[in-house]
Amino acid sequence: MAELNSAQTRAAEAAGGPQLILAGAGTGKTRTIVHRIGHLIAACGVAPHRILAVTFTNKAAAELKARLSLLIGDDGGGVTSGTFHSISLKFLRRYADALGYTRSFQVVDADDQKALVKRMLKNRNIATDRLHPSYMLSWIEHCKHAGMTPEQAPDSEWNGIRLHELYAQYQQELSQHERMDFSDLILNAARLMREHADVAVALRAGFDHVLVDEYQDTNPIQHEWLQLLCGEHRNLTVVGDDDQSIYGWRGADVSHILDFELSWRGAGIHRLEENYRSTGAILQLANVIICENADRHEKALKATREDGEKPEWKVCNDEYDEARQILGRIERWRSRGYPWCEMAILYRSNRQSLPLEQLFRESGIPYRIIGGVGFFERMEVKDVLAYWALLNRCGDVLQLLRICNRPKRGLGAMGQEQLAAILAASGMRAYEWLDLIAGGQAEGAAKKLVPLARLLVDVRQDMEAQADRGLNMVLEASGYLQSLSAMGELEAASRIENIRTLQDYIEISMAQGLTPVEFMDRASLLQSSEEMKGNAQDEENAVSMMSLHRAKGLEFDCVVLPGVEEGLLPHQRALDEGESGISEERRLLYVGVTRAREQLLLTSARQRRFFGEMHFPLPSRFIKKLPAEILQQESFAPLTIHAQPAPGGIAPGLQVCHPTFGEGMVLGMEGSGDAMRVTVQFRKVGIKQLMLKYAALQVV
DNA sequence: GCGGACTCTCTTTTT
DNA sequence: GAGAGTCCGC
Repeated sequence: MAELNSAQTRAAEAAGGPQLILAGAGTGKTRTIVHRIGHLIAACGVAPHRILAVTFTNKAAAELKARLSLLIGDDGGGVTSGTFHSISLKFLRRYADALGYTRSFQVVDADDQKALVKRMLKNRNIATDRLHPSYMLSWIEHCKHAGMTPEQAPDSEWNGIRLHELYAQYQQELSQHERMDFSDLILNAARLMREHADVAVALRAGFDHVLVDEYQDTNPIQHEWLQLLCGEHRNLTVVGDDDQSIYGWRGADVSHILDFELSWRGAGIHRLEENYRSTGAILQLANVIICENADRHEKALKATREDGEKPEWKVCNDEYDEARQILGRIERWRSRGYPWCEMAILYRSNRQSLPLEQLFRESGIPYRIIGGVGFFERMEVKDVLAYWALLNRCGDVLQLLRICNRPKRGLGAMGQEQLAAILAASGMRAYEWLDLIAGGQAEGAAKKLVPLARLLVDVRQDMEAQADRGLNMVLEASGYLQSLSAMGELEAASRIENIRTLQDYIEISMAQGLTPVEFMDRASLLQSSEEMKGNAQDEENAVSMMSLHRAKGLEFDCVVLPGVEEGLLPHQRALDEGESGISEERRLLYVGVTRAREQLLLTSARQRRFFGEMHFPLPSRFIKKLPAEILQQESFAPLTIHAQPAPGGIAPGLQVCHPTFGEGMVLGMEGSGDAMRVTVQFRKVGIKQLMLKYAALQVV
């Protein structure tokens, strides 16, 4: 305990019962959890496997175990750790039949989920402008986050469509295919305990102590999940920071952490406020930004480090200029001795990585992008997983339908429909059905799959013990790899590389003794190839680029936050939501700022392309009014217009004259054509937004 | 059933 | 500006 300060020690050594640890950014949160677990094992004699640690990502779970092993040796590895989703899946693999599911169900990913809803709405002739699939899906998700099954969902109508009926239909379609979506995992695990007393008893008996990290991002069903699991022994420790709650859109409810004492009477409360991470100047900026939020525990992080250099804000011309400026700054940091891997660029939306990627590639600076299109969402990865699952006799109908015409086997839309009907009528599992038709008895569309079915059976016989090697034969002999090369050399090469990566991962997992079903579980819960690598210590020596959401829990010496503009941070979608949306965006910026240890650069652009259209954003409200002592602003460089100025030669930065409002300066522009709006700071009447078409502005 | 050309839509964040 | 969806001729 020598390495802990007194507040951390009190939290780590607190007795059983509910404990709330309010841990600000950089206050040694993980260290405190690790020590608390170590204390439970070493001092209180709790068996490691009777401790459950719930983390936010799989990677965090792995890291926790690694640090625990460092602290207390091999025992640390015995602690059960995982995300709400992965732990729920483990519960369901044992008891899903209590809810009417087969235990061999699979998990659908976001793409398939969306496709399912789309198909459902199309079959019912509901046009997307009457009910948008994404609205339908978010309504369903909302119900699930709130813990409501279709029967418990409110009677809701939207344009005369009964949403709760569609929810019920959606669940039925999923269970027909023996599938659950991500939210089902948690809801159904909670239902196991909610509705089945015997299962609840069995699950509760598994753990004596439960610890939850990033508690500010739990949603109501996760809250219930915890209550059901820990309600008896009440040995629940939660750690979090209300100022870092950034998953409201996923149902997270900050009130769980704000009102913890109400749900868990007699809870011990511990505050960690000494920040060991960032320089004083960076913390000052963070504190100034976050104190504007109303709905929070009043507190301020205390710096333990020297003041350091002032954070800086740089206004750029457009996203390419922004990327250039960032590149320049990063090279400067490098020349001052910071390694590439200690630098990160954290953006609001993944799309912002594009210009950065281009410039970094040209300049040869090593970089890695974390997130974006998830590894397991790539077409070729999903295809190969489907082949692999069928080869290993666990693939389902959806997976067979996925690859039935890849490569082309002459099965178009009609053929696939026929196939789906044949499969449903057979009442067999997809792989069993394939075994059956391998003998040659097949009618209609099914005939076209006989060669594939034969191939799978043959390879299985040849390869018996090493199905991971057999996969390669299947991909070769089926013509799948060949079909990829038709896509052009470059694209095929990157897809084949992804397939190799996946094959390596399959091999590793098999070597660890996982069954095919266990492997599919693992794959469906991971989303990046980053996580597949596990916690390999050799973090590549490259500049990291990722979304602000992904950056939660990480830290770097040098951080760049690009796109600090109205419409991007705060995001337009959040602006439409009003105050609560804006608070969350402010927390997002706070998370970004507090990732930095020593150097921090914020940038914004005067003009930025959004899906092919030029926009002229204003600087973010979060930093616009900050004094130079807190955020040093580089003086405005003369504006270079890369795009066509608007009709009449209007562009941001120019002096203009209006017939009634008088003289002023153009601050920003948005929209295009007749809908283009201009924001002007008038000398006498202040800021006005005008429709360019009608405003009769003249450049002075 | 397939491929090419065309149109339309959609852009937040993730387990 | 990309990706998905649609239409049409073969």
